[in-house]
Amino acid sequence: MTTTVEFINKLRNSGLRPTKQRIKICEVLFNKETTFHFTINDLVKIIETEANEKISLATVYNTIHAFEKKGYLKEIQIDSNQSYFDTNVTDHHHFYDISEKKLIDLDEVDVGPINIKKSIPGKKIKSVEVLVKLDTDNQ
Amino acid sequence: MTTTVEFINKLRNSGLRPTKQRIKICEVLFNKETTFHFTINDLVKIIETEANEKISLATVYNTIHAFEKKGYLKEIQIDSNQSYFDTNVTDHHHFYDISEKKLIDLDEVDVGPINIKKSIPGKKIKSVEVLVKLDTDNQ
DNA sequence: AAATTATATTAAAACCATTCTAAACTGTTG
DNA sequence: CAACAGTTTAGAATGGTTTTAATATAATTT
Repeated sequence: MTTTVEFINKLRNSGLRPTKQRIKICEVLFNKETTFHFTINDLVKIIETEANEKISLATVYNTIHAFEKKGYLKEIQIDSNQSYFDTNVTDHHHFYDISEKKLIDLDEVDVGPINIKKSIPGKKIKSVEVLVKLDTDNQ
Repeated sequence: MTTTVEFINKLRNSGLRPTKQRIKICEVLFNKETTFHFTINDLVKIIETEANEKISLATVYNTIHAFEKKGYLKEIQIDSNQSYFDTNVTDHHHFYDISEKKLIDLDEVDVGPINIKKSIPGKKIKSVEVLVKLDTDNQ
C-alpha cells in the first residue's frame, strides 16, 4: 500500500510533475497486490470503471511512456498490433496465451540462464527476451 | 537457383494459384543466395527496383500472409509498429540492432537449448522465441 | 499571494501500417 | 471456349498511436 503522498514524491523525484492524472495512474498501476500486464485500452477502461474518472487518451499515452522511460514500466512486444505493458520491471520472461491474448510471467528459474555465444563487433547486448507462445492443448 | 517452373509447381502444390504476382514475389524472396529479413515496405521497394514492376500493396500483404501460412516465411515481432518477415524458416533466434533497425540471425548453437520448466494446464508450447536487443557499444 | 514561466492536459485531427471492399481480371476445369 | 472460383486492384476503412495547438495547471519568482 502506497499513499498518495508517496506517489507525489516518487513523481517529483523523477522530475515528473505530480498532476492529478499521473497520481491517479500511479494508484491504478502501483497499488495492486501483484504486478500485471495491460494494454493502453485496458488501462483506460480500468481508470473509467475503478476510478470513475476520465483521462484523455493522449495523457494516458504520455504518462505510460514517461513511466516506461523512468523504468516504472516495461513494454512487451507480441505478435499483435498493440503494445503490452508490465508493472513487473524485474528481469523475467513471458508466456503468451495466443487464444486468450494474455501474458503470463515466467520467473528467471522457469527459463534458466541464457548465454548468447555470438557477438557483433561494436554492439553490446541490451536485453534478452524470451517469449513462449502457448496454444490450447487439444491432445 | 530455382526456376520459374519450380515456383509454379511449389505454388500449385500448396493450393495457391501461380499468378504473375506470386511468381514474381517468389523470385524476389526465394532466389537469393542467403535468407534475409524484410518488412512489407522493403519488399514493395525491392519489387519496384529489382523487378521493375508494381504489385498492389493489398496483393503483397495477401501473398506474404499466404506464404507465411504455408510455412514459407516466418513473422518476427520487434518493438516496432511494423512486422518483419524472415525467409529463414528453420528454428532460430534473433539479434535486433536497435539503432540500425535490423535483424540478425542467431544459430541454435549461439543460444543453446532453452528448457521451460513451467507449464500451464491445458496449454502446450507452440514456440519459444528469443530476441536479443543490441545497442551501440560506446565503451 | 499574485504574476510569470514552464510543463501538462485535452479534444480533435493526423498518421500510418494493415485490412477490407467490391469491381475487374485471370487461372482452371470441363 | 464457357463458366466458375480464386486473385488482383485502387481506394476506402480501420485502429492503435502520435501530433497539434489551445487551455489548464504546477512551479517559481516577485
